[in-house]
Amino acid sequence: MAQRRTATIKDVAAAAGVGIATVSRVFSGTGSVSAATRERVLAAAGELDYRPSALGRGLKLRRSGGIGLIVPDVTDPFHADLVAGVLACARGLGEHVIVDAAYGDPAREAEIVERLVEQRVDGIIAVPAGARADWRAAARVCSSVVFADRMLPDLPEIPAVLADDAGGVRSLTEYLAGLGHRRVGFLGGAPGAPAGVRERAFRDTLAQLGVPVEEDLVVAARAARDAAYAAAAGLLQRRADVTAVLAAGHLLGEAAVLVARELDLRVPADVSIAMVDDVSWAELCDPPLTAVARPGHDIGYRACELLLREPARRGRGQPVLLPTELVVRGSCGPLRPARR
Amino acid sequence: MAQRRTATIKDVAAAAGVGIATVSRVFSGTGSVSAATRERVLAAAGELDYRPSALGRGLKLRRSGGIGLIVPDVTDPFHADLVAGVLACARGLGEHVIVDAAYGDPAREAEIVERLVEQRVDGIIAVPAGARADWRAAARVCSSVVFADRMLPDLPEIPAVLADDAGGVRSLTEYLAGLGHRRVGFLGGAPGAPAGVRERAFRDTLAQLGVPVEEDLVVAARAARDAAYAAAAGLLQRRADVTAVLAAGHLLGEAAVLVARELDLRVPADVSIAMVDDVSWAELCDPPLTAVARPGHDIGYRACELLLREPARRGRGQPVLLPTELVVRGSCGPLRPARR
DNA sequence: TTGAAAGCGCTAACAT
DNA sequence: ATGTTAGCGCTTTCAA
Repeated sequence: MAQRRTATIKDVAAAAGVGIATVSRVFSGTGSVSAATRERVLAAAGELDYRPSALGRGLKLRRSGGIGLIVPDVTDPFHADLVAGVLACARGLGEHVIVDAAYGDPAREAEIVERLVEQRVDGIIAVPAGARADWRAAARVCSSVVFADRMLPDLPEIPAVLADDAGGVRSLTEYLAGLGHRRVGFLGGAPGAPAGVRERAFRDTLAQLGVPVEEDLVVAARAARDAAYAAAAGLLQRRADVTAVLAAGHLLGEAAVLVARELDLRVPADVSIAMVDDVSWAELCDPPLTAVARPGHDIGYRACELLLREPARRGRGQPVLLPTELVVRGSCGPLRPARR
Repeated sequence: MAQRRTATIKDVAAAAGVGIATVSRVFSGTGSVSAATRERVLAAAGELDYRPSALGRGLKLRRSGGIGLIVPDVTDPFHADLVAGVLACARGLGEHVIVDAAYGDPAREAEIVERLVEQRVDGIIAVPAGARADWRAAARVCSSVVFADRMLPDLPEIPAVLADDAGGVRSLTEYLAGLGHRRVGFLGGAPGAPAGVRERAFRDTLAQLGVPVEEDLVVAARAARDAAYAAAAGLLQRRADVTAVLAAGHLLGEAAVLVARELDLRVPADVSIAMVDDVSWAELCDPPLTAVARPGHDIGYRACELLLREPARRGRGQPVLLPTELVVRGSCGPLRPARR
């Protein structure tokens, strides 16, 4: 069978002996068609392998029926969860999802947004890298934008769905302090990064608990394996007296575990380790790592809902905050005499 | 400033005092325009925040400038790598990527394909769940399809980019046998699943080495955590005399590690464990896990290249096979007296 | 170099 | 209930 040009609505109409509007009605579910004609149309369509063109429909309707999703890295387990959540919600609403990764590069992010706008997506969900100027422009040009996991403080008008990071870090800090730890190291995000909430929560909680925070114990690292490792190594070597470390992300937690092992520190006998992000390896570690689970899937799902179903609720009000959960495993123990 | 309707090519033409064809030429890079006119057009466009509509262009050109990507699960680290590879290649070629997850469900997969065809994607890359009938139909209706990571034996006409799984399992098996192991358990994929190559490679290699394979030692599990765990537990409990287990995937490896720990088996003193897929936690394990790395990113990249750049090379010939790499860590040791 | 005009496949009035 | 028609925003001959 020769590979004919793909059939159009016109072909189907001709084959079924009806007008193109009727075919349109059948496929878009709009208007009314008699059962008999519907049958004829469907038959003709089946015969011709007809698939309505989203391009034609989109042009007419001025929307593509798809949304854009920008994450820093699809390879990161947390963001992968988030993507899955968006896909789940979008599928339910009949929208497709154009995914791209910006790797924390604002320029790249801006470029992606540009492309999405050209595609006339119905909206954009983004874990923003953080160039407020670009996003301000994007928000003006694009139908709608929802931030997920992070928000830009300069852009409070853009709705956001976040994990309750402050709460998560607080519970982690309280847990560690409750175990008796006083010198706990904090491995945090790059200085000035939006992850600043985590560090602030750490400091605040400690202060509330009457534990003085030593500047020397809170260190920041770029969101990359090597940087995380360097930060952890720096902290643990510089301050052999820390009895616990709180890693504000799974990359940092990974680094802490690796460094502790390298330094022959027993966990939790010598150092307790806890982290934000309950990724799958936390349970495989030996000992399994205590962590705060952030609902990546839900964040994605909610963000998509907010974008597509509740345009009303968007805009005004505070960001949506989703709860985290402390998962206690074996990596933290009660305070013991300082090592060394 | 009132939120005006988004500007069209006509608006720009009017504002710049030229015909729409000229604006089109400027933005599509086709034809020739004098520098002066180009400037005027660009200025007008900038003024109006004009973004050419991919919908309009797509309709005219009969292609959307995007490709579809179907994976079983974006949350799986290997598939996430694959997605990243596709994104990297697609970005370079100026195409966007519509991603969706089928979760191993052929019906869902078929539905996704349907949607992608309606979107008039320029091609589809899929890690097929495996309903040959659907894919046969899809291949007829869609411009082009490339399989990644897996292929359907019944559809040799669809080009595929795969990891050299047989080679990977062979090197793993040889490594284990070289350590002296004779009773090595094999944790494999569901019976009849495309992952059958792995099991076959295991059997063949053992046979070549003159090691008899005991049917009792090769077990299969669905690709899910619970199934994997059950399979691993079954194997290790039933045959306390196995001295090594080869897990044919990271989910199975995870299960093996967990079960071994549960059973108080020391690794590698009591059992050696090795697996296919060098996911990030392999290094975090204690001891770190020996694994075969499969090039997920490259597979995605190559698949995309094949789809978009080399339509000529498609179709004829064998699937593209990408090499794997054995990463030896500490989870495998020489044979010791049987436990128990 | 530039403009006019004819669609690309579809939906939505508007007729009938 | 069904057909006719006018675009949606763009590219591309074809003339000028």
